Amino acid sequence: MMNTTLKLLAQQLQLSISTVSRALKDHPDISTATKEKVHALANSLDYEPNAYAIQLRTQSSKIFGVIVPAIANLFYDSFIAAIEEESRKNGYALMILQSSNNIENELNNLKIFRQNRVSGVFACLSAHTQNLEVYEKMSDRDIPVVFFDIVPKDNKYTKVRMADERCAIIAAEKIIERGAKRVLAIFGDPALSISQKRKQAFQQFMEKYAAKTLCTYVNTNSSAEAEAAFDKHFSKTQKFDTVFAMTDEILIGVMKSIQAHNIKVPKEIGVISISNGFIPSLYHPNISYVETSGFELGKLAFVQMLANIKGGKTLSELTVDARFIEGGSM
Amino acid sequence: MMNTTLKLLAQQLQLSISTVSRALKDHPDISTATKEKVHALANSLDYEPNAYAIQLRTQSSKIFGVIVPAIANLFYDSFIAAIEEESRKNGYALMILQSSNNIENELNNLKIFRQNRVSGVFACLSAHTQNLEVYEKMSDRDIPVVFFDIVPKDNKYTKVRMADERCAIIAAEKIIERGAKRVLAIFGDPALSISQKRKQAFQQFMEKYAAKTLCTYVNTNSSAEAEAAFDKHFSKTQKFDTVFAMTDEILIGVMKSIQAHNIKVPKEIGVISISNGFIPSLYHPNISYVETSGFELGKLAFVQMLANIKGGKTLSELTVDARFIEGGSM
DNA sequence: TTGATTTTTGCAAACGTTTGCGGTAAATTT
DNA sequence: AAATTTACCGCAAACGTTTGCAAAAATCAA
Repeated sequence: MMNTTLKLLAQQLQLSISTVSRALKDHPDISTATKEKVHALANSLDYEPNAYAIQLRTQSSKIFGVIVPAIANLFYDSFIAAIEEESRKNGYALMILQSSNNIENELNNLKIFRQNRVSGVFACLSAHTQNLEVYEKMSDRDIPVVFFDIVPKDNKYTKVRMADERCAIIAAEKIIERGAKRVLAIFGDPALSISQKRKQAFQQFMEKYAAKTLCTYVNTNSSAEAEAAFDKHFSKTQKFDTVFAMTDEILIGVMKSIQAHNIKVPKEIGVISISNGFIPSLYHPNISYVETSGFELGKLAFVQMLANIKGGKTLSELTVDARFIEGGSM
Repeated sequence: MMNTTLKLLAQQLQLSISTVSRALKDHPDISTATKEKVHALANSLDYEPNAYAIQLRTQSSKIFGVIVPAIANLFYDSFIAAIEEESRKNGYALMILQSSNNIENELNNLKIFRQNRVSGVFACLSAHTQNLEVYEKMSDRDIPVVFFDIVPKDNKYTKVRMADERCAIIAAEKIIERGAKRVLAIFGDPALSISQKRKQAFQQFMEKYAAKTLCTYVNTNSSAEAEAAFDKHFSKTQKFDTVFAMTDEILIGVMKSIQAHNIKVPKEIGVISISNGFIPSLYHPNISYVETSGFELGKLAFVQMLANIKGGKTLSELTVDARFIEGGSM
């Protein structure tokens, strides 16, 4: 079946296309009588404006692009859920592409966004992106970019991220409060700035305020590695009384080992992690964690985007603050 | 900065727009010499074809719409990841909208898809959608719809889903193999056809092949309810030796209770669930489960969509088969 | 009635492509 | 050298909107 167009409506009503167009959007120039006629026919013929024609004519697309390393990820999908919600409220739709942490994909995705003349893009850099030229290309085309989570260092970009250092410090505080003597702290991929930041902040804080506490630092790249690391260190004579997991992935590995050895939490060992809360809620007792909410980050990113679109440039780095959520594992 | 257009290229090269257009797409009518010139300038000026103009002219959009109840969901996000991957390979992009199990949202999303003249829609019905008129409207506009997971009953639609009955039966088989005497089987929202199907298949199979086995059936609507249900039934004098969880959500509740009571799996109780595998892998021992892969379902949905677009109609219900994955919980 | 307003409508260009068709010049054939 | 073919290229319409401007119709004031 043919899509009904303004032209069709105009013909059937013996009106001009412009009159129909204006009538449909309540333009004051049009008399109420014709407005009603037009609306009536439009409804009965299921008229739907052609978004492409509008976008072509108005040169603006009401679509945001989103690049994430992976959709199937607890953190990113809550981020996406947040901006989807906000976007819909504001009349925007989302185009979501995953980079799979692959630079080539990232480039391709951006190309698609450019060709679709998106109104803006939310981008999480893939793990090892160095060359930001392609993002410059977006700015050249007046397409604002809001970076989130994994963001470039340069200050000329608009970025939102978790307060990584704060997260680590809050965790360290709680560990000190607990009176921990021996701590195993497990961090993620050492090449990632997020790992570096969290580790540095954590270590510095511990050294400053709890110098006598023995801390062992480990970097791992997966749940399995984290599990193995915990296993290995736990089997030694020197038992830990507290373990810190920088991410959900790591926490998962740690908890598997804890379950396997039937270690009692928090009696035999205290557990604390950084998370959005889902994984910690799976265990009994719930794991205490420092909250990093993808959802809130999404909300923040969205207001940044809107500001960017409406009021020109807003170059700054905003962070969403962290807070401690008491489970029962400390 | 202005976007460079065919017109601009044409002016600078003293050629007609049509020649430039053809040169850019290797049309045989154009000489190699001009082709090279055109390509060169296009590159240096970062020419990107305007997708809207193309779509307006060609009346086809290279975009698929996706409706899921929630993006932040282990099953749906793996489904999305799958069709995203396939889409990109085939030159399509995805527009993803969530219904939040809200019928009004669902309608709105479909409207957005219609206005954007998407090439097709992947739709998961929101929990209580009854009226499918609006999907008819899509067909009227020659927009194919592939339903997935939660699908309409009517056979005139194209649908892909998990083999729900098979899943339940496989689980039942394994439970019988284990020699279970008393089983607690927990299912989801009784209003959902997926719950009905699984429960019915399970119950029927058990009654037929293991009539002496005592089965208790429960329906719950959340992890917390599942936890409470398990708690309640477990505290009775008659202890279960096996528990079956229809979904991840339910499994999570069950496992919290199991951890809380420090019940030994699989010695004191056997656990089996239906899942895509992520949640079962969080526990020690890994929970044995019947696999329902959102990823595979996505792949299947995509081939259905492509078939629909290329070769006209393909009205049928395809299911992705289930298989048992051995953890250590049985 | 006439002219001046006000209200209501239509014309036509523009957004950036694609594509059928027709045209010119060069190359080939007679 | 004339006739025919081939190789290139441009014209112009079309896709469905929006919108500045002009025009027509209706209303008003005198």
